[in-house]
Amino acid sequence: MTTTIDFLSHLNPSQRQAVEHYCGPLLVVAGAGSGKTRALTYRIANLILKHRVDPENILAVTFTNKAAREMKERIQKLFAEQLAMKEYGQRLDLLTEYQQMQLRSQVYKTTIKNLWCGTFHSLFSRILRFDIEKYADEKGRKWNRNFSIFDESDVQTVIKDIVNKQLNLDDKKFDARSVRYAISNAKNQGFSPQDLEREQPNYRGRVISQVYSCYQDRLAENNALDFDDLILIPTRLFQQNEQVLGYWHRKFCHILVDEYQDTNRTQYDLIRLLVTNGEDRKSEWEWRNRSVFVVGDADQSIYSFRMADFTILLEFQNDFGDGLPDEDTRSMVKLEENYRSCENILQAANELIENNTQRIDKVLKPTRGAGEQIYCHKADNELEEADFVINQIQTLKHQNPELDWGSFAILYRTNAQSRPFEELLVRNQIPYTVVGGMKFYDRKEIKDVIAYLRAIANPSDTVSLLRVINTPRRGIGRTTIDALVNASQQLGTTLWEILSDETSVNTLAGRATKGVNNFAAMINRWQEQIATIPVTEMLQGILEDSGYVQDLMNQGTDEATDRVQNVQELYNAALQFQEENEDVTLQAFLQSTALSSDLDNLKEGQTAVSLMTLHSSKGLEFPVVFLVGLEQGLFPGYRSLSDPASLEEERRLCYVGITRAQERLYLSFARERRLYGSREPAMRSQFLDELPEELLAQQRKSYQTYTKSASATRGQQQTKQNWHVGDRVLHKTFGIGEITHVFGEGNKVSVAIKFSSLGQKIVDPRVAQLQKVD
DNA sequence: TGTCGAGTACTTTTT
DNA sequence: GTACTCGACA
Repeated sequence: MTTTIDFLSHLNPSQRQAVEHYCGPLLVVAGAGSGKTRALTYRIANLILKHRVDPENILAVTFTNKAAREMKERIQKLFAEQLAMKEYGQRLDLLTEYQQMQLRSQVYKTTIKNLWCGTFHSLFSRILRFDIEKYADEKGRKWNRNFSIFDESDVQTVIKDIVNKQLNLDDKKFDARSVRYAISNAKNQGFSPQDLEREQPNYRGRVISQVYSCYQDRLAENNALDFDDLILIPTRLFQQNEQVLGYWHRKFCHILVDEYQDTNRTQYDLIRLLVTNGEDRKSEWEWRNRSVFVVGDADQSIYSFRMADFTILLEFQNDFGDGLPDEDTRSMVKLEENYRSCENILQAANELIENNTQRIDKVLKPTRGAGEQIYCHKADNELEEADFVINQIQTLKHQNPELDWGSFAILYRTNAQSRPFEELLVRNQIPYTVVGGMKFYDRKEIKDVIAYLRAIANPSDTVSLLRVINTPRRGIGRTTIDALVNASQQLGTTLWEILSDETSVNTLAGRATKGVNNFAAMINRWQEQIATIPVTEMLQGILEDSGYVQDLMNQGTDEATDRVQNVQELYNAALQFQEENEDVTLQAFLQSTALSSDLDNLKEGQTAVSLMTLHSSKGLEFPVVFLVGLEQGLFPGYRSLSDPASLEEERRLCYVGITRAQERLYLSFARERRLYGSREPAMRSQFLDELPEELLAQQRKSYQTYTKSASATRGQQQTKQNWHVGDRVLHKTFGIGEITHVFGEGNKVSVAIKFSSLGQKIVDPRVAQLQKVD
């Protein structure tokens, strides 16, 4: 047996310390591009190879499925390489394709398959499928292992219904969005409805707590959980049941958490429970054969809107570590050497983030050359901005044959910004992919088909049943549905219990009786086969049986054809799922669809320009990055301008964007942008001014001067500042506007300014403290 | 029961 | 400017 673990030799001392860490706590502060994923994967490999840790005893938590998949792939490759040396005395890539495949599949079976590596949501949803039946909440609500996972739109539907119909609240004051947000926040802090009421005893707090409680009732009735429950319920279960906690605590000896700065309170509680077995006294913790290893970078914390709390990372040293100062500590290591970006880019990133107050001091140290200057482009409007970017891409690609389309990324603050870029990419026939926006699983037809499967897997899932009971049309209308739902509510049973009882249907359904009974019989037929036939077969069967695809084909429109193709795509996804997974039950498939995101489809080495939000770009890297829309109010966003904490988060977001670039970085902003159909003037982002000037190659472009109206020409005067029609000015209280008229002259001058939101106002420039802006 | 039109809200970011 | 929702009408 080869015991030389040669893969350790490529590491720098800090990386090596991280990778060789065996037991006890360790915080790895990993700057962007410092080999974080490498540290994680190598450490796992080292645990297994050198310390003989059973993969089953390792829990590795990531924030995206993509990160999890990548990690598993890299570990698999490492092991295959080891095995190649051992069995053939040769490098893996020198073996035949068949031998390589053999080794990989062997590694998969013995190691990768047994690793618990995934997102918080997928791992704990898996744990819940073991243990949720042992849980009851404070009101005695219970769930079973076939639970559905409600997505955001399911949740919205339920909450709307509670607000409008059940509690008859004023939906202006309690709109579903903000109520949903409040409930989610509560859950992410570990609050029950009662806790929430105690925390916010005012009217609004009390009402929201009431909605929250009704919402939990609905979830329980549907045997469903939302995203937040997948974290909160395991936490509660671990708190209330020592045996359950003890089991998982003993199992997961080595816990690794990636992107630790993005954990929220509940996720932290969960990790802490598993590490400490619920024991609060630090002296009682047993580190002999266990560890907690977290990797993160407070400067890349960009999810506080989702209740992520990077102070959790800052507190790791006191929570788990030795709490010693940086020079002496054994429980923290910093990875500061950056292997990704050229020096200019790193310097820009470092200087920008220096403007933040809340952080661990850390600089990215360059290991590559200075590289190209950063280029900043000032565009007339969003169309010209797109024009510049696409032009630049074509030029660069032409001049640098080593670049392919996949080398370019266009990053923006909001999804809505993608459109002008897409239009130009299409017009120039450049291949591209947009990450985010409309997710595959959010499409109507996909949600319909998934709803069939959910109703079969979990008959209590009334939301799904109602979605498909008349899709395609079976002549089951509003009246019938209302009668059935009403009856189930009166009896305190699920809708399915009514539907599946012919006698009840016969009395309630009137003209639609036959349709309802056929529908119920069909669902029932598939339920009976749930354990015996594979997911693909069930999917195929239900698509035919329900007439769903036939209905689409009958419509014959382009849109319908598109939808049929998407349904086919879902079938392919199921097929792939079956090939790649151990657990191929319908429940497992539904879980994977509920927790998958668009980002997961972004394939490595794909030759298309990538368009995505800055949030989606975290963890990725590209030779050439365009960071667009750098305007006050857009990036940093409007809401953060008045709030220092969220302004710092925007700055971190900018930092993330900059550090995605390997060789070239382009920044751009527009002086005017179209938003909701109207043109809005814009001002360059403050972040641009925080970057070192000497690194920026700024383009100076002359713009056509506005044609001056008669009144403007007349109004030239010799005061300190001259005002012209067309000037864009910043008003202390009204913000940015454009001068439309200049009245009078000399000391009696006054100007009319058009503000985008406030309309036109006439002000005295000497009083109003106007400032010209670019 | 289904279709069509007017009216409204929307743009933060995602598992 | 668009996409979605809701109500009136056939």
